[in-house]
Amino acid sequence: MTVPSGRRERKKAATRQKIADTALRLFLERGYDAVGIRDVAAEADVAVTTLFSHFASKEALVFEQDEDFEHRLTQAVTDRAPHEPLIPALRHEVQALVRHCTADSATPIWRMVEESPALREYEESMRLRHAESLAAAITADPGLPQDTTACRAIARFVIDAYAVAREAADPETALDEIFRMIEAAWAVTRLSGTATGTAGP
Amino acid sequence: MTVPSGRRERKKAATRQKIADTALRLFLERGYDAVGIRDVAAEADVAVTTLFSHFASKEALVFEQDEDFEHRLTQAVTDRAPHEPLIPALRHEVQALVRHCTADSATPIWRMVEESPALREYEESMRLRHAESLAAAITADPGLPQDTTACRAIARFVIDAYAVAREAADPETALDEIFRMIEAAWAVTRLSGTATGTAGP
DNA sequence: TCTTTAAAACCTAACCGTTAGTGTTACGGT
DNA sequence: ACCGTAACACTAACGGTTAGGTTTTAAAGA
Repeated sequence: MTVPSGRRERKKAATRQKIADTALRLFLERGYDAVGIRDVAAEADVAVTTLFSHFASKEALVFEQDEDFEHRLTQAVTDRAPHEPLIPALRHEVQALVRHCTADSATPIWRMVEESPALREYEESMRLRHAESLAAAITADPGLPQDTTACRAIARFVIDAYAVAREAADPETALDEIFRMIEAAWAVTRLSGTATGTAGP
Repeated sequence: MTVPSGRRERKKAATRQKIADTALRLFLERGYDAVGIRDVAAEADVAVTTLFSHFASKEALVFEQDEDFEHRLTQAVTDRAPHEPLIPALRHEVQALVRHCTADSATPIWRMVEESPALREYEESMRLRHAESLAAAITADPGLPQDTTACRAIARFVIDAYAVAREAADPETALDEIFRMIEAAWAVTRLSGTATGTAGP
């Protein structure tokens, strides 16, 4: 049982952070492919098995904040005020994420990602997970009459918006445009399923 | 010059096909993870290096027709009659692909894919490639006034349609619904240059 | 026909991410 | 003070993938 409150947790977190920091530093210094897992472990002064008990794969070392993204997205759905419309809430959150990723401090990392097929692939599978979590959150919202298919589609569209905008020359404008498209796509799902007038806006 | 007319091409294709057939058979018999590359090579009676000169990875053995899909999608854009609208042409092609993948003969393969994280990840990165090819084809169409961002977004939406519909309980109906959403999303991109207000209901 | 060229296939041996198996340490609860 | 267990360590291996260099074989020119 026991809330493991204390030193153990702190030490574990410190170890994890040290591994992540060391890895990122080495990757940026020498290139992702030129640095082996054994190098990272040695430099962070931990065993290889310890490294893998904190991170599921070499690529996961780069996308350390993965789960934050996921939580923020689903919370944008679940934590919004009653009757607050879905799409603008998502737009707001995605905009924050895009801003975070296009900040100057992040550009070396994204350049590294673009240059490594393994990292690009990993990022894509990450986004699939995010889309699925988001779809689950949207589907679970009792205030939305849409069916599962529409929710799953919209969830993917939102993740696409993030991906496309992040790579666009002008991310803010691109995001605006794509969310206009998403808004239109979402609107038509209201009309099709039920002839029942769920009263207008 | 070289029109390497004949035998060499045929033999190469035969070798490739033999490897692919053997691999698929072994995977279905014993399970994807339980079969090693060395097993496939031995059973197909080729060297491991030969196998990798035909297929870039173990996962590629399963998605042998990858490139056909890609060509058919881009051709659906480039080969359509003048003034034929884009979205219905894409809908038609995606519907054919979905039918192909949900055929009874294909179900064991997709079950295998669903059970293997490596295969799911590979499929996702495949779809990213398809979306990028499709985006390039759409952007290059001189008859379409839309900007690059809208084209890239729509390309991803179309690939999403395929992915979501394939997994839906009723793929045909799901595809109809998602393409209604895509049609709406595409329609609003035409308006943005001139007017900012959204049309009434 | 004979020779030349180069693609295709071969073999060996390794590289590197990842995991299993098996201790060892030290924190936290009792 | 003592026990259970979470965190970490070490070795050795497994499996996909690649580098190196050699042999076969189809295709084209002499």
